Amino acid sequence: MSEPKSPGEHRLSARPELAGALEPVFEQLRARGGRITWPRVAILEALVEGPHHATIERLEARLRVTAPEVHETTLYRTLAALEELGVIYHLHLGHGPSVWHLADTRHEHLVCSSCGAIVEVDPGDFDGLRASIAEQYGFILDTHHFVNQGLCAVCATDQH
Amino acid sequence: MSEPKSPGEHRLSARPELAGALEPVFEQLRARGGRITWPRVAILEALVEGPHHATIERLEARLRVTAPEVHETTLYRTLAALEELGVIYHLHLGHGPSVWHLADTRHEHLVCSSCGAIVEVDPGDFDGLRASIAEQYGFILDTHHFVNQGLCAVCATDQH
DNA sequence: ATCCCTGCAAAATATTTGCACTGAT
DNA sequence: ATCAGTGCAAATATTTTGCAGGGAT
Repeated sequence: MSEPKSPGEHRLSARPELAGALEPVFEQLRARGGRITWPRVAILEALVEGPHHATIERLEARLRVTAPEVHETTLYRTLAALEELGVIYHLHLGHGPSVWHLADTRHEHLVCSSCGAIVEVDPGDFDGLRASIAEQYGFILDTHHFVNQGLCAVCATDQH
Repeated sequence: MSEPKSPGEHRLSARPELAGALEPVFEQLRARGGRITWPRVAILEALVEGPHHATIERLEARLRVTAPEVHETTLYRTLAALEELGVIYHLHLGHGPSVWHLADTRHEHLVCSSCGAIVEVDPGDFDGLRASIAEQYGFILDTHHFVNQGLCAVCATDQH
């Protein structure tokens, strides 16, 4: 092995432009006693590039290209560890597999049950509902984990 | 076998008081060309007795008692077939396994992410949100499939 | 009599765990 | 030097599928 692969040196070499987006994550990770390893860098890269809402499957496919040496098990364990640390989170878009996000890009989701389209909406839209539910039931909605299914504008029009 | 087990004769023998709730389902099933079999009767019985929101696991446990001869495979296939026919439906309460309902008992759900409590709420509470989302995004929310996570009144108080 | 539904076995998927080694700090 | 993180193998859990027989209509 002529090439040392210390993350400290090679970090983000595949996508230097992502360094900006990930640096805060690394800092937070380090601050909490986490270690910056090559697999973690590769996984976080896979998470921030391309469309977010990355499924495990999508991340695996991406890693097969960018870092085939990263084992599937590591992906599961790393996602769980990073979520535990609060730097990423996952949610379920109704049925189907869960999707993963960087924790700094939370938003509300609408999922089209017909075509699968994901519409991101203004969190403020939910304020009224949140207040009403809190008042009537004492239930504090966590709208970040909301998954709202229905028909997107296109599919609604097609079916009317 | 001295005991014939034709569903037509022995239907609901275990829980005759459930006949009323299930008769419309059987009619609908028959009307669509479906057949009333003993496993289906047992599965529907398991579905309507006890708390609804039945998970596959719960149904299996119940069937192990009431109809141990019903194979797990049959449970999956039957649930899928009955959903196809529109007499039952399932939804996902956030993470965890999906739950199954009779189609005639739809309601909105709030799921406590801390203790797992399920709060059923007035569908009218969502009217404002539904209108707002439709207006702004052209997205038709299907509030039956809504899964709303958060903290129930008890857990919210404990954590405050 | 037809063919939908079922049981059984086996396969396919998805996720988790034990263990010893490696490498980030 | 420590111990968190990893690879690998195997175990678990969950759901699906092929096929032949049985029963509801």
